[in-house]
Order: sequence, then structure tokens, then C-alpha cells
Amino acid sequence: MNEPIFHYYGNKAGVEGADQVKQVIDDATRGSEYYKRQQEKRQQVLQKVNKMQMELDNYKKNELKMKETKEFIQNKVKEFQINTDRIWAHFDMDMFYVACELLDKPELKDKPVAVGQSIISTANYVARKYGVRSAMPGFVAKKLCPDLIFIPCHFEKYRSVSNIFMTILKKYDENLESMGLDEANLDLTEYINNSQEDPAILCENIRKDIFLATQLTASCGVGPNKMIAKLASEINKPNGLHIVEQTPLAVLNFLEKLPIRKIPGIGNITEQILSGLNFNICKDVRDRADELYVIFTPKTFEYIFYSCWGVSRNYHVEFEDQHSISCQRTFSSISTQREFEDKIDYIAEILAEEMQSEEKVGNHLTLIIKTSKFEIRSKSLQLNQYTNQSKQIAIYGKQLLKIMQLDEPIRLLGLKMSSLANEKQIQKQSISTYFKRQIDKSSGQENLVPSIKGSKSHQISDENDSINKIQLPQQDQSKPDILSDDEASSISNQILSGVNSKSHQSQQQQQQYQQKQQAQPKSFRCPICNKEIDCKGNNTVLNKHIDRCITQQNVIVEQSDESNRNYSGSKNKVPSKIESKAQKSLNFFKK
DNA sequence: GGGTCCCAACGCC
DNA sequence: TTCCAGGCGTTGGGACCC
Repeated sequence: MNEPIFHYYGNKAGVEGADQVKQVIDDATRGSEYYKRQQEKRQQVLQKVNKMQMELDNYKKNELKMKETKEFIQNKVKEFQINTDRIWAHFDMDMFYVACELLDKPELKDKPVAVGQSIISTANYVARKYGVRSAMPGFVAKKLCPDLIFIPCHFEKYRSVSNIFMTILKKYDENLESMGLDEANLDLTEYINNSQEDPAILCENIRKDIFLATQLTASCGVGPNKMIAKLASEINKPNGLHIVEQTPLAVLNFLEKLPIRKIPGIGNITEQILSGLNFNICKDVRDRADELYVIFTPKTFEYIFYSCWGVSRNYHVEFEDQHSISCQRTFSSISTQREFEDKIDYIAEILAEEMQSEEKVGNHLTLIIKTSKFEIRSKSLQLNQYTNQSKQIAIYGKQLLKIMQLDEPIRLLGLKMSSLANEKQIQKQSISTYFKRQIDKSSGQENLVPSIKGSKSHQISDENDSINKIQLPQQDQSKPDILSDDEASSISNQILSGVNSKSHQSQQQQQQYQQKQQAQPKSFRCPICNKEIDCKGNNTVLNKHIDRCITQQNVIVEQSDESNRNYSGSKNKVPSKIESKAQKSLNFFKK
């Protein structure tokens, strides 16, 4: 029962004496809620392993199926090729955050230093010898290394050093893919084909350039694809270079005895599952791929299988837009409704600010909480309009809170907005919609079909909830599709009061529409400049005004787009936050 | 039975 | 002294709909 639950892996460069470290960590954390939660998770993993083992046992009893599966795998092995046409390099700055800090505090060079406070971001190699590592809580790190010196994060500093690092690398591959501030993958094929330089000499020179420019060291790995290059960069860390020759045999030899845990994408849990089934090194997967095929889903199987054979992506993928923006905060446990709502207001404020600064709007909101027992829950809501306004986000967030029926203390609350769109584009579309409707009106035809997102219903996943699948009333099509506070408030009240039957709803829509028709004003407020226009019932006057406004607005939008383009062009030297975030994705290594 | 949505789980830095 | 983060991504199972 007292089996250590903290799955410590000493595979980070510089960590030694894993057993002692494991014991200290375990002693420091035993009895905490976190510890209990980890124990539960460990049990779940063990159950999963048992279930998989039973599946495997059944599979092995069925000789025919076993024969078929083995043949299938053999054919699969014959089908693929380890492509060694391209030359990739992975550069990784050594202990990046700490290294940046030590530039300003060279007197700490030989002392154990960590960046971060409650959680360690990075530790130097002196601290790593004590077992201190990234993502470790500060108090545990202090137990392991009482003399540990903590330095708070200074991201501006890291970003500026990172810019220099990336600028140097972009000379060799301007499309380089960065994963965070301190790592980048380069496809050196073209550069080497043109220059005929030896990859080892080239990469050593690049490392020297990085050191000259930043006074910091970087490690590098070279191989025929991104995954191999990344794995190779770990071999001679810190301040080293490792090259995997461009032949299939070299790749296979390099991977043969490599622990599966090293494969990017295989984390703590997957490692536990695999090791529970006696898959420990890549060779195990190659030798018993049929077993892996039986117990894992096709996608997971393919990923692990191909990775262990050294097959991974060896070309750049197109940049994808950011999918979500979120904000979450941890705090001392809170338990009252009032406190929950205050937190939502606070988080919504930060989220809205972030969205506005990135000129994004979104229409899918998720509330995430972590209970004081470290259990994570989430609920989401499909909005029928885009928003990036804090008050609206908070209103929807509070609805999600009600749906969640929280009845225990929480230690974290977060809001995530997804289904993102560009704020200006949405405004532009709204204007076009408005303009189209004016034309339809003047021709006597009312267009009731929502042109942007009107057909989508609110959906709330909890099927037992009475407010499920509510079709919210369509908004007045003559307004931009970004909700006002009053509208959001009205919608939220309808959610709560259960105005959700379709017939009721369509009646209500009809009534609203009739009311609007009856109340058709002789003057009109322009949706673009917001001025009151006395059109005296004459659409031509109104249309002319709007036409002028739209032209002006479009010029502004176009100018802004243009300036954005120019910015993104010139910022090649500075990887944007979005770029680095998107490129961090696990998909990075996949085909 | 396929498509879609929700959400928990997992992984990365 | 501090008592396990934050922000992003993907995958897969379950439920529901057509």
C-alpha cells in the first residue's frame, strides 16, 4: 500500500540518485490531498493495465487471430520506409530560464538555482544533481536541496534572448518550427545542399554563433526527421552535439535500446501502462508490435509503432491558427457561491483582455475547475454569438457554474474560449449582413435566414439538465453579431427560467419580430458610426450613409490587415506567442 | 452506422 | 517561508441525432 505514487523519472539530463530522490519526494508529500489523488490515479492505471493484460491473454489463446495479426504487422513493416533524404537539426538552449538569470547573476553560477516559486520552471545542473527538476513544487525542491536559490520568472528577459537565438537559426531555415522560447527544429536540407557544408561542422558553428551572441550554450541533435533530431539533442546535453547518420540502419540502431518514455508524446501515464505490459524500450515495440496493435486504439498504435521504427514527420506543416484562449488561476480553497462568482468575474476580465489584445472573438466557452481534492471538472457552452467582452463571458461562466452544481471547495478556476474568429472579420461580416438586409428590405423581401451563425443551438453536455439543447432566440439581424451586455443578460435569464420549448421559442421570436416591425423608426442608428440618421423612411438616404461608412470602415480594416501583414513579415525575427504555442502541439511529430 | 458534440485524460514546455 | 502552475494542443469514449 505504501508504494510510492510519485512516478519519478530520472531521464532529465543531470539528475542522479533517483531512488533517494524518490524517497524524499514521497516523504514530503505523503498524506496530502494531492498524494491521495495521485494514488487514485495510479490505481486507475493499474486497473487499465490489468484489463489490457486480459485482452492480451485472450488474444494469445486465439492462434488464428495471432497469426493473422502477426502477418498484418509484418506487411506493415515491409510497407514503410525510413526516409533519410532530409537533414533536420534540433537546437535546445541549456537550462534556458536559469541560464538567462545567471547572465545577470554570475556569482550564483556554481550554486543550486531554480527559476519559479511554487512550481519550478527550470533548475541548473547543480540543483539537478539533488533531484530538483522542472514542474516540481518549490517545497519539495527545498526538501531535496535546502540551499536551493529561487529566482522569479522574467519572461521579457527570456523573450529577448530567445529572439537572438531564433534570428541566428533563421539564417539556415527561415521556416523553422519553434516549440517555446528555447527550442527550434530546422530543416537544413536546402542549406546543406547549396553550401555543401558538413552537417557536424555546420551545427558546431551555429552553436558557436549562439554562444557568441547570447553567452549561453545550446545543445543540438541532427537526424533525418524532427523526432530523431530532438532525441539526438538529448544525448550530449548540456552544450553538446549528437549526429544520427542519414541511413536507416543508423536510425534503427539509435532507437533500439532507447526507453519508450523518451519518445515525444509518451508521457508519465503511457509509460506506466507500457511498462506494466513489459514494453520498455523501442525494441520491445518492434518485436511485439502485434500485441500493441491488439490493446491500443489504431491512432495510438500507429504513433508508437512508427516512432519506434524511426518514422516521423520530415517536412514542415503549414501554420495553423490558434484554437483557444484560456485563463486559469490557482488560489487557496474557496467554497461559497459568492466567492466562485467573484473568481469568474476576475478570470473573465483577464480572458477578455487577452482576447481583445489578440483581436479575437469566440463562441464556445468552457468553465474548468479543480476541487481541493485535485479533481478536475469542466463544462462547456456553445454560444450563438461571438464575444470577447468580460461581462458577457462572466455571465455565461456563471451559467456554467450553475450547471456544474458545485458543492465542494475548489482551488482552481479557469475559463477557456474556443471556436475563435478574427474580431475584425466578424465585424466586417456583420456589416455585410446588415447591408444585405437593407437591400432586401428595400426590395420588400425580408431575409430571415441568419447569415453567420444563427442556426447553431446552445448545447450543454449534461443531458439531465433541464436547460439542455435550448434554441435561443435569433438576434436582431441588423446588429453586429457581438452581443451587448443586456442581450447576454437576457439570454442568460432565459436559460435560467427554462424558456426552452421550441414552440414557445418560435412564438416568442415571432412576437419579437412583429414588435420590431411595428416599432420601425423613421430615423435609424447607423451600426457603423453609431450616429442617428434621419432617413424619413427613405432607404436611399440610409443606404448612402451606410455605404460611405462601410467604405471608410473597410479602409480602416484593410489598413489594419495590411499593417498586421507587415508586422508578421517583419517579426520573422521574433516568433509570436501564437506561433510558438501552435507549434508546440504534439501533432508536431506526427505525419 | 456515421457524424457531431462534450468532456476527461493525457502530453508538452 | 513557500505545501504540486498555466496555457496550449490532441485523443478517445460516451451520448445523441439523423
